[in-house]
Amino acid sequence: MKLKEEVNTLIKKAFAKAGIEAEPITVTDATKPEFGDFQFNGAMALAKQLKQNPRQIAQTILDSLETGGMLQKAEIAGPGFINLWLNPEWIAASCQKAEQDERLGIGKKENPIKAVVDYSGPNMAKQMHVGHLRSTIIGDTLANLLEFLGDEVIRQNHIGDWGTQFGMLIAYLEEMGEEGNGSLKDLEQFYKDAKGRFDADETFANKAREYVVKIQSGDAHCLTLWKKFIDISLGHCEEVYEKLDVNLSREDVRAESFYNETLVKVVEDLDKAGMLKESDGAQCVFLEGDEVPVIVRKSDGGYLYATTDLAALYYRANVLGAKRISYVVDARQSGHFKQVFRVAKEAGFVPEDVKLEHVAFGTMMDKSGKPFKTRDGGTVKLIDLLDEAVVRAKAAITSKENYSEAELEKIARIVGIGAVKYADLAINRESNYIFDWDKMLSFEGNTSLYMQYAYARIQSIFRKYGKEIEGEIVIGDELEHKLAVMLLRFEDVLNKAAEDAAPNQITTYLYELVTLFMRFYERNPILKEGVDERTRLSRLMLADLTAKSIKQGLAILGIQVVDRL
RNA sequence: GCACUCUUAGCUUAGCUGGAUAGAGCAUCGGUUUGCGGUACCGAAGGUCACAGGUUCGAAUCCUGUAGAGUGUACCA
Repeated sequence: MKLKEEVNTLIKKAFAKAGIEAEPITVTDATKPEFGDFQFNGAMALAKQLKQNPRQIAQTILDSLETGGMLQKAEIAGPGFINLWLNPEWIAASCQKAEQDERLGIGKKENPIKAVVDYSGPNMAKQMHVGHLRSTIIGDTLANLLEFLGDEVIRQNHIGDWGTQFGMLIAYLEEMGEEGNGSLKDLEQFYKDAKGRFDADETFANKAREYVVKIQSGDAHCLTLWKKFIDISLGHCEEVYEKLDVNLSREDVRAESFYNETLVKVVEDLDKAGMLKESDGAQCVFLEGDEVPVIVRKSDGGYLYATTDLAALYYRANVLGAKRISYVVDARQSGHFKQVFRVAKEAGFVPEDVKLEHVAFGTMMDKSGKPFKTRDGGTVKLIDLLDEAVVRAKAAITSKENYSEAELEKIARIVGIGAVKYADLAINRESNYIFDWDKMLSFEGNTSLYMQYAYARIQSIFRKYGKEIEGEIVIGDELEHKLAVMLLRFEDVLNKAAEDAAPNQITTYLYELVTLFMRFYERNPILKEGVDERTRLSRLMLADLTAKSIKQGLAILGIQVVDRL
């Protein structure tokens, strides 16, 4: 339910009825419990415009306000705040509906759009490392979220499969023969070995250079080697995606090489648009106000990533028909994207109404605030990190339940991977992220385990109850009121999170929701003796809607839940 | 040099379409239970929202400047 919008509609109607002409000012969540559920602060802003005192304006609005069964009361406070209380019966009925609905009462967009989300983008010449983690899970969350809200999401994994290093790599692959398959398991090592050969052996180096040219000119033998290399390397990535529980498949891969043939046209079109200028032998676009140009063709005739990105933008906007194109890439590339987006718009590669956004995120740091590295200063392989998460999760869930080794492994996997994802998604993506095992595997605070624990605890109530939950929700006290309103806010939160591409808004919401539930549950017993059946069922249903909301929220974050832990 | 980003409690942070006393968690101190999963809940203490101006009835939030940190800065991606 779009709760805020519904409340807003009431205010808008009141404006119309009172004959106030002003741009709509929206209600906000009440800042304090004693101020009700929502507050409208617009009267103060209107005071100057209407040349009236704000309390009087508030009174006028109030006089015209029709509650529509939704509001219980509205009061003026302070200099002209209007505090709004939702009607408990209306809340109860709305929650009832949500509880019985598969989508928890959350609607699908009326005007869905095609949205491209570009994320993960590993380099085929290297192993996936922690640097790819944030892009992969933030991007996946955004894609899940938009999809859930009804947009047609096109996931794009823009893998790096082109460049001079591949000449060296396939030359080495060829030299290794059948053995190559095995050694490709450790790409990092493979790369090092190939580089070693390249530096030590002139003949090999020449062959490597020759192979670069041959791939580019479409030599069959070299292309076969190259394809084999990409295939194996991509397989490693898929192993990571599988472990990470991320929705990226081979169909989502649209590699750099995919745009090769269109690069010439990009440059031609820029030339036609009169945007091209030669500088030191390179073809450049000089944007007004920018010191450094966007180079689209090197002096040696080669193309750059800006060219590929322009080709990709063209493809996504015109062939795929996307109206929103989101790049989930490290914040350090913000300058690059700002330029490329500008060029694409000015050259008409992308229509004006297409939203281009760089969903930037900060660097992953270790506990001491330095960039995340292994003890000897190397990059941490993502697959190792994920395996460690599962091992650590196992140690954290010393459960009273008697699990078989297989069950424990399964739960540890969900919990461990979930913890890694949640901790990352829970902070504002633009700030640097401090990676801390102890914090992420703690049961306290805004953590994945606190959510998992709450969910499992609710499931335990249901197991104990053992019957169908069919009753009527009745709002019994202040806490139930707060919990129910929080449950109804879910759609608002998801929409805002989608608009801002901000997963942490979802985690913040879930945390508030669970905290409220815990307080509610602490004070309002469900299965204890002395609770009448009617109240019991109402509370069970609130618990059920809470659990479903947790599950749905986590699902959007790409995290599964477990019934016991 | 120039550009962009950041600076909120000891630590990690939320809040940024301007609103009423800036929210949390960790750590610290104290409390709750014959406990529906206590890996929970309640409370205390802890803040010149980097600093200085400005706009406004009202600023953590918008603007300008200063300081500190980070990042980017012509043929890598």
